[in-house]
Amino acid sequence: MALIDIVEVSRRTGLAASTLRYYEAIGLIEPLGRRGLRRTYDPVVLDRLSLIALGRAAGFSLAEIGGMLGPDGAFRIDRGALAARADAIDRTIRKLAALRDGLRRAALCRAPSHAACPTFRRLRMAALGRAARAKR
Amino acid sequence: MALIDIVEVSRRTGLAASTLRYYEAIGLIEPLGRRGLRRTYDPVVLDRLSLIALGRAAGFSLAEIGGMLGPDGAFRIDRGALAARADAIDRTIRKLAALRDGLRRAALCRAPSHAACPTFRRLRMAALGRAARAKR
DNA sequence: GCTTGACCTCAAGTCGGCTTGAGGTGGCAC
DNA sequence: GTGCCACCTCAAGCCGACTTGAGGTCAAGC
Repeated sequence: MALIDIVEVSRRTGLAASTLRYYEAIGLIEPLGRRGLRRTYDPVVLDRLSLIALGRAAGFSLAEIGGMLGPDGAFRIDRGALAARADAIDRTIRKLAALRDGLRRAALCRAPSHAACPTFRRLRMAALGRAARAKR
Repeated sequence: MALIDIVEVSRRTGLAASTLRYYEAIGLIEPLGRRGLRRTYDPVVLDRLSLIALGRAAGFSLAEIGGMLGPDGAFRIDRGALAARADAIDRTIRKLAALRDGLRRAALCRAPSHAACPTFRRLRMAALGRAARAKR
């Protein structure tokens, strides 16, 4: 299949060329060669980059993503890890949902100020509690 | 009411003393005075800190939170802003939920590799699409 | 009254994920 | 064959939210 250059990869993925070079520097992707100075890639890199984008969206760091990508270009993702990450996202969602509901109630609350609103007070205390637990 | 010192504030909020000093440096809180070198605070600072923690949990930056805290120690939060933030959180939740469901399906998928799994493929493409749109 | 040790100040460092800037070079159009 | 421009390299900078380190100081205990 025809090689594509870095400009084309950038265009098709929406990632800046500097980002692609950065990903290369940290070992996430690799060009096949050069045309002049210009990096050229196997189009398969687009799959790899889509996987990286997915990982980022799921909250993995680039280092973690690196650990999931085989050096050969193949993906090797533990299905268990996927499920675990889905569960982690689910926990995040539940926290955010509670927060959203609290904010909505606080927005409707008739207490004279947010300081006096009981719902808001509970929310605040819960937030501090999380901060305190996070410390340990 | 009895003043409390920075150690006590740290203990009750779970925030490191260095964090409290940092918050002071950026104008979020202010000690009432000193006992020796040691900062002392009106216990009202605990309310203020709980509000800051809540703001952080809701995804506000410290700068944004600073804009919501009256210089006098009173909160002044626009109910509209609360509702808007609740909506933003809701949008985040929906994106995460889609991601979670996709990851779960991918974890169960029987395709020989993730590269071949259609669900996984759709997920990846969606992630790249978001990246591309984020660029503009 | 002197040690101790917890707080203090101020500057600098950290982390993740990139971007930016200065100065270099190769292919392509003319 | 030569100019130009877009890519290149490498180092440094940036952002947010803190933490860390070196060196200073004060209250309290012995």
